[in-house]
Amino acid sequence: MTKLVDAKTQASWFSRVREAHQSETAEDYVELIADLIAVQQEARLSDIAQRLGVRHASASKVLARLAAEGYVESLPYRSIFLTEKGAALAARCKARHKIVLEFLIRLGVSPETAEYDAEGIEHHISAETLAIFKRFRG
Amino acid sequence: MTKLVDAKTQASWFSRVREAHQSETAEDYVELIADLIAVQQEARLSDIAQRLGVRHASASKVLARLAAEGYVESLPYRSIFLTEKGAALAARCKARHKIVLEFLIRLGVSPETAEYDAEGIEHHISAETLAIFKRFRG
DNA sequence: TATAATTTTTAGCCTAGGCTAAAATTTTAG
DNA sequence: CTAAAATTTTAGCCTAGGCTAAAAATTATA
Ligand SMILES: [Mn+2]
Ligand SMILES: [Mn+2]
Ligand SMILES: [Mn+2]
Ligand SMILES: [Mn+2]
Repeated sequence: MTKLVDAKTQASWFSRVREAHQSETAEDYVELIADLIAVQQEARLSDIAQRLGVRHASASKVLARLAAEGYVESLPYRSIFLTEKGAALAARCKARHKIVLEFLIRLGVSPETAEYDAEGIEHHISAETLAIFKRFRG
Repeated sequence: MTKLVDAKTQASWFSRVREAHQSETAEDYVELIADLIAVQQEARLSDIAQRLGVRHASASKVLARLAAEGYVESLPYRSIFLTEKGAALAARCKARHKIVLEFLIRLGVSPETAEYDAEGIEHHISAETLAIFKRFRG
């Protein structure tokens, strides 16, 4: 290492990562809720929590925030629904997740490992990189 | 979507992402400190904070944690040094960061975008995927 | 239908990492 | 050498998202 990049430029990289982390929970929740509704006809808190690997009290608190922010709706003690806003986000995230996962597999990563990596990577992929991932063939 | 993966399996993906996020701050700090020492002979709190895009008070608090965890050392009001443990982590992270960045550029991502994406992606790349990134040619 | 089991909510606690404001210390200039 | 400027530390506040424990509501069973 002989020279450092401009400080503001470098700061903008880290800032973008922090922004991505702020959206990440909402993204993972709505994507999961959409899948649960698609397959099981409903998204119950207990299933959401179990699949996220957190306690139901934690999931309940996050869902309260997502409801306040207009991503989900529910009646007390009933299952969770996506708003239009939530469904749109879920669709985008699901498409992005699939592109990242399939890219890794085409690259030669084992499907098991690809699942682990994709779950984190998906939130840090720019539109430019995503387009390249999408096009990529072996 | 017609079927969901096993719940425990899916939960393990999310758990791994949460684990990665717990190490992320330490990784970015030690890598940056190593670079500052390499280029400017010392890592000052004000430079660290500026390059991370956070206030110096925030960086100071994080550095106190990293010192408690044995990654860095410093005397009050003096510059920051890496312990052996911190330097080893920095070296690993720097190598990984470079592999991810250069992979993205070889893939065809513009260097500017690649910098943004690499800063987040690097923390979510398994050893298996990293090895594949390293080997990849155009 | 009453009771037991399950599910969801709520309360309260914790840590990480943002922030501002102000105090303490070091460094620079006059 | 002293006063001003810059840097670092500290205090106190905030939000997100983990946790446990317990209360409340729903659902299943006897
Ligand atoms: Mn994810
Ligand atoms: Mn990073
Ligand atoms: Mn890095
Ligand atoms: Mn991340």
